[in-house]
Amino acid sequence: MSLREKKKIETRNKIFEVSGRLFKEKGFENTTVDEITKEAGIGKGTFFNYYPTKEALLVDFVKQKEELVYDLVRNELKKNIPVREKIKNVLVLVARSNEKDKEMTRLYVFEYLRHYGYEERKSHSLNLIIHDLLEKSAEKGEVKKGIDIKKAADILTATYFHSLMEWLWSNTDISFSEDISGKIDMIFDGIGGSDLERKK
Amino acid sequence: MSLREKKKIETRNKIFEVSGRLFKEKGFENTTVDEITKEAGIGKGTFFNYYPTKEALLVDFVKQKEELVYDLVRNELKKNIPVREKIKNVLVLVARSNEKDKEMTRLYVFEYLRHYGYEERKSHSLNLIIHDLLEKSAEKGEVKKGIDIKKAADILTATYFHSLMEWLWSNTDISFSEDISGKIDMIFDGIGGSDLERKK
DNA sequence: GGTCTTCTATGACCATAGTCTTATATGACC
DNA sequence: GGTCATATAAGACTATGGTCATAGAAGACC
Repeated sequence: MSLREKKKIETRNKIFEVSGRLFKEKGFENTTVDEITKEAGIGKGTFFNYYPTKEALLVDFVKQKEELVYDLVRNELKKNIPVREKIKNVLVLVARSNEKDKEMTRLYVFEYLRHYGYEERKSHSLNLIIHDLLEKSAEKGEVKKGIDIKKAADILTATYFHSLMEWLWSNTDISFSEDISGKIDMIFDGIGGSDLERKK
Repeated sequence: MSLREKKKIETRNKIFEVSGRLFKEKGFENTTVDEITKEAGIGKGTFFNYYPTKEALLVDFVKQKEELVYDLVRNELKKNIPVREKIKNVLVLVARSNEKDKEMTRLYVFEYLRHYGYEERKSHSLNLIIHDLLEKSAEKGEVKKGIDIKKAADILTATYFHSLMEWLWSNTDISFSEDISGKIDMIFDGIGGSDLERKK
């Protein structure tokens, strides 16, 4: 590795480390780019050579966090259990990981939404995972025949995010992971009454 | 009405009118508060006497739009048809209204999320409407007995918003109102296979 | 080890949202 | 209709994210 490359990595790490500390200490909004660069011992312009905006830092923080969770998720995916349970477990895992750092999650969800779609509209990775699980289990009859898998995956993903947001902005300490679990069951079983009930 | 009150209303209207025109002409981001105040013939400070932030303007625009839709919605609510249809129709109505002005909807959704929960966490009015509909129809057997109505309403609302966002940030011109319609059916019927199917 | 090219760092500079102090217009009261 | 209190207007000023032209460091080539 060339000296140039080494220095680049060093600078990037320094920015990442310093800003992480400052965000924890005083929050994202209350930390200025000036402070970060002063503390990191670099010029202000240098910061923007590494991150196009202050918000772009959040993406890195989340990537770091995601790596940890996805190890657990991959592990869960290997298990031989019904899809419904598997989806539940995966979402609960991710939920738990988010529960660990409410502010960072809030910032990121927000940032994610802001840039949602400016890039090449890859779906959220959770949606992909769920889509995949549903597809594989469709053959086993765990999912209704002839159903539109994409729509089903969307409903599950939507419910996950909605619960996440409900939790993120609530002050009460309701458990996000428990909430999502119950909702998944409802989605599988349906909320409509049977014809039998309706005729009563 | 005193002269003071009259002038206040006049100023507010002027700001509203001018900014609406400028946003349409050049987009929200590309319009500065300076421009708005220059064009409206008021001082910059005055603007902030009426709206705490530039974004606060969006709330007023959406209120205006909502008033139009809610007339239609109220009308729909009176009809004597199955809940499933009613919910579908209401969501499609709101969806259609959003389809009319994609940029404004996008800006507002974003702004709504930013301040989500800073206020007194009243649920989104759509959620309330759906919750209400489900509750009333629970007795008729149109909804499964003993189901958690709040969770059910959440799933429907979540799905609505997810479809909305999917549409908002997509470039393709898929119809948002059609998409949501199909998803509502799935939520009522459930996506899980029957025990019978599973045993095959 | 000198020279030339290219990549990186730098901070003065710019744009713009939002604040704050001061001036002015309005209305209440005599 | 004069005087005082108060609501509102105003715009100079501040804070901060982001740009850009220039200087300097690293590497390539002889």
